Amino acid sequence: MLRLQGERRMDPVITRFPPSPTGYLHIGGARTALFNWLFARHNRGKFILRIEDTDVARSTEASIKAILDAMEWLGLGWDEGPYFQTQRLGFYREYLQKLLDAGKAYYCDCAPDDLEKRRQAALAAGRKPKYDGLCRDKGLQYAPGRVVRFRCPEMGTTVLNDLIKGPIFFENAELDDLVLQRSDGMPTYNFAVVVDDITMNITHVIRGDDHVNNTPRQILIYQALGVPLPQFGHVPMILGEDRTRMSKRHGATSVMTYKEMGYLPEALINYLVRLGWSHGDQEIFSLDELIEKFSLEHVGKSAGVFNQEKLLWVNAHHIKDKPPEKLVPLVEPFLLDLGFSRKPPHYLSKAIRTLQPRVRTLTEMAEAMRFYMVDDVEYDPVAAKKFLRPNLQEPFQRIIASIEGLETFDELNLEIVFKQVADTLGVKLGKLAQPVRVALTGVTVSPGLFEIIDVLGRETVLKRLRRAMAYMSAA
RNA sequence: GUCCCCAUCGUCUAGCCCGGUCCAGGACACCGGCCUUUCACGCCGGCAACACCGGUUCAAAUCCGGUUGGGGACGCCA
Repeated sequence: MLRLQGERRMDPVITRFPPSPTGYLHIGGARTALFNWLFARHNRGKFILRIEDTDVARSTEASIKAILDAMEWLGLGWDEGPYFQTQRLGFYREYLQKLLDAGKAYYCDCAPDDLEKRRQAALAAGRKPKYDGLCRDKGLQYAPGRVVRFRCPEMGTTVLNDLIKGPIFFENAELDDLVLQRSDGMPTYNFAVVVDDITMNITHVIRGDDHVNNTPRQILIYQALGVPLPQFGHVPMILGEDRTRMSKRHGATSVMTYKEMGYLPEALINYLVRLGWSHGDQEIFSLDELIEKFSLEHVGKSAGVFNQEKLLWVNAHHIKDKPPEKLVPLVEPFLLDLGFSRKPPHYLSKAIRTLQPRVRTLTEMAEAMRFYMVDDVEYDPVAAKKFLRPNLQEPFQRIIASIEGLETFDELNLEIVFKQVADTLGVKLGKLAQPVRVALTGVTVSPGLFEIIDVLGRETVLKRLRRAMAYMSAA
């Protein structure tokens, strides 16, 4: 066995991500997928996508699509698949027969509610609620409605040499005769995973911590089948603020919700990978860097709390890093959502550049772009009252005249013009800047004045300044 | 109840395997300051942790044992 494991290590790495299509792709699943993907990419191996749809009642087409969409958005491409377990029933039947023939599995006709009663009774008596082995030696043959159970060794110890957690020991006596095939002929999770991982030549099973207790059962099945084990690595779970398993009550858990909230996939990935994995003190990683640096050795053992604030910071960072022209198609949908009409990409790109250091999400970006998008800005009442005062008509007139006469309309010359006007008037630039800002944006907070003017263009700027003057005289 | 896992600032973490260089480093958040036409960004500074008890050792965040706390699993779900 040791020798076989040694040989296996030399094989090309093959990992897989096996979601069950019973809902959207959530944050925890995404991180598991990411770790598997990174591990495969880092080792120049293969990453397989497998849909575990043996729970026919709960699996849906919509979920499959939602999961695939999310994987695609994250950029986690797969090399094989998606495979569907419901299309691989032949494999499970074949392996099940091997177990049956070897006497390592048996038919059982215990009724579900009967089983439940016995479980409750065991629990009440302070015992472990495991299958009591009633049908174990009945020698039952196939009959419709009967399940097949695994004959679990009653003695001995099973060792899981976890890549992340180290060796973990389980007493076989703690385990029970789990169901391998349901009464409807479908394989159960624990059996299907093993058969799939064997037949797909999976070398590394990287999955959530919550599967640790399933692993000894699976190892026992591998052993009963006489095949070598893959390597197992159990990554710690992601917890909510209250340190319990993350769920909807902790806020958004669906990957696609983060897309809708204006997060960049590279930011979500960056955040998720750092939640449980580290590379010294580094916080920001590009995808290529992650592929190069990722390793299971630096995955921590303890569960981590999902922190929105930090995600926001990581997202802000990636927004700043991205070339504005690449951001254009990404913010456009958000702009449209707000009801703004389309603008040329070149214009959008310049506008975006001024806001990159000031926003944390694409949603914030779109909202902050309002004054770049509308024809006439709406004045914030408080801002207008404070800054658009009648005594500013004269300065505004001067600014308008200077801008009209400007030969080269750019940031540098604009700054010179404003400083000149301020000097002549004997006031500080700030005295002029805020009113102009309100005139141009309607609010008191915005990117630098000269960048705004540069983006907006002479026509629009003059129009807005004149409109502000009209407002002042009316006040 | 039983089994399994985990335990460094509020949060994510470095350090732990190979004890001394750690009166514990980085990041988020928070609080000051600088920069400045506003707001951000950026920069500088501050607050803040080795869960507890015992053992081993000249020396323990690091090794060992226990306690406590937290999480997970006990399905004809995955």
